[in-house]
Amino acid sequence: MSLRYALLALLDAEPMTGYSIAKHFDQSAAYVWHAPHSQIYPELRRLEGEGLVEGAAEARGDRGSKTTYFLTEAGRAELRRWVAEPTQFPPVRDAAYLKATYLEYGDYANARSQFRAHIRHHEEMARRWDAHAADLANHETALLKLRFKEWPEEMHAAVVGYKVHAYRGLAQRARDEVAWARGGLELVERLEATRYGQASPRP
Amino acid sequence: MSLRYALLALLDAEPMTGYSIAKHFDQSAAYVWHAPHSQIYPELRRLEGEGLVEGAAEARGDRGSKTTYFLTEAGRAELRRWVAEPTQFPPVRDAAYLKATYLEYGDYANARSQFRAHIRHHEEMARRWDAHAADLANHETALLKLRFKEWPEEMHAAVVGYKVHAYRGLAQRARDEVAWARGGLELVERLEATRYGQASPRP
DNA sequence: GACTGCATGTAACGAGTTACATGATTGG
DNA sequence: CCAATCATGTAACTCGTTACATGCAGTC
Repeated sequence: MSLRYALLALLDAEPMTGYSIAKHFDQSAAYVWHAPHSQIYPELRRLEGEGLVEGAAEARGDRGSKTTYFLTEAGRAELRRWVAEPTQFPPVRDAAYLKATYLEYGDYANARSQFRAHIRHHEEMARRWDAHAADLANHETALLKLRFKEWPEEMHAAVVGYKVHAYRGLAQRARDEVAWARGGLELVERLEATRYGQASPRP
Repeated sequence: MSLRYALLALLDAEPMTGYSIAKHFDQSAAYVWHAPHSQIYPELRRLEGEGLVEGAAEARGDRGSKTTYFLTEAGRAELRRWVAEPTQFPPVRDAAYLKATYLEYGDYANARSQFRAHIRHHEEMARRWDAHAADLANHETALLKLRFKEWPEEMHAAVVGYKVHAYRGLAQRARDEVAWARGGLELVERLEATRYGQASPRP
């Protein structure tokens, strides 16, 4: 149910086509939410049906067309309602930790390679989130500049502050994942050092 | 696609009915994966169809029945295959961070209450995971004792070690979330201190 | 003329949520 | 006998993934 709010919040910065929204979501660093275009186009039409956004269609060639969506006053109100609403915390469902719990079903080499993949992935994530947080802090992102125009000056510190805090948090979270996986590598080391034999298969 | 492996791994410790699997998943601390019974029963039947588990049906009254499922050799092989397979990292989709990014749409009181709810939730999570990690480390969980019977003694350190590492990691992750939300409260404090006026609404 | 990027869609499927529904067993 | 717990299911729905599909615009 968060996709719609991600869309509304994006469109409040700048009216956009479904295509460019999809691009923002794809270059994952720039956004806390991911969605493929096959989800975005229908949702935009739904939002339009509810009067939360409005689409301005423009012809493109003979049959083609592109629609730039912008937020309506009702859409802005819906955004405020959502921000004020308590957030639901989804139940935990983490494939990497689930597997980490059962690494005894593989050998030490596999455990190592799982933790190394974890490190690689989250180092890359941390790099991206950090870069984005820095861009925001330096007021270097195009979207942020557009947002500033929509807000009175005394609110600019909050507009950027909340975003920087969120993206730094994501970067930190990724670094914590890296630290955890490094701990996993050390664990494998210890287990292997005290071995009676190589990770024996089940009897 | 991870639900099936959570089921297989549970059943390797102890043959169970769908009902007791659901209970394990519900008392979320004890498990890294959550699923309602409406998902579990059909999946067990699917797994049985694929020969990965086998169900022993037992009569319960005239019409009732209960089925205890246990892992087959093929199921154990599938579990090993999954553990050896590279893990996919899902794209980021975090409702709490999405909202944290847009707290300027609400007032400072709301921002505080959002961060406080975040703290409450993750403190509770940390408490549960820590408790479970401690129980595992002390070999005090019933399931772990059953698992030990299935593994040669030189593997026991690994069986418990991986699990403790995973649950401690989850506890640490929850504490990191708490720290992030506390940082959020400080941010609100700073923003409010430098205010020209209360969080002004949009022009 | 071919390739890349812009732009939009559908359809099938799998995963997860919520609600509804039924009945058995155990213990007070 | 009543409540709690054990036990199993279905149905409708939403959300998300993957693949297929089409066409325009600019440029090398």
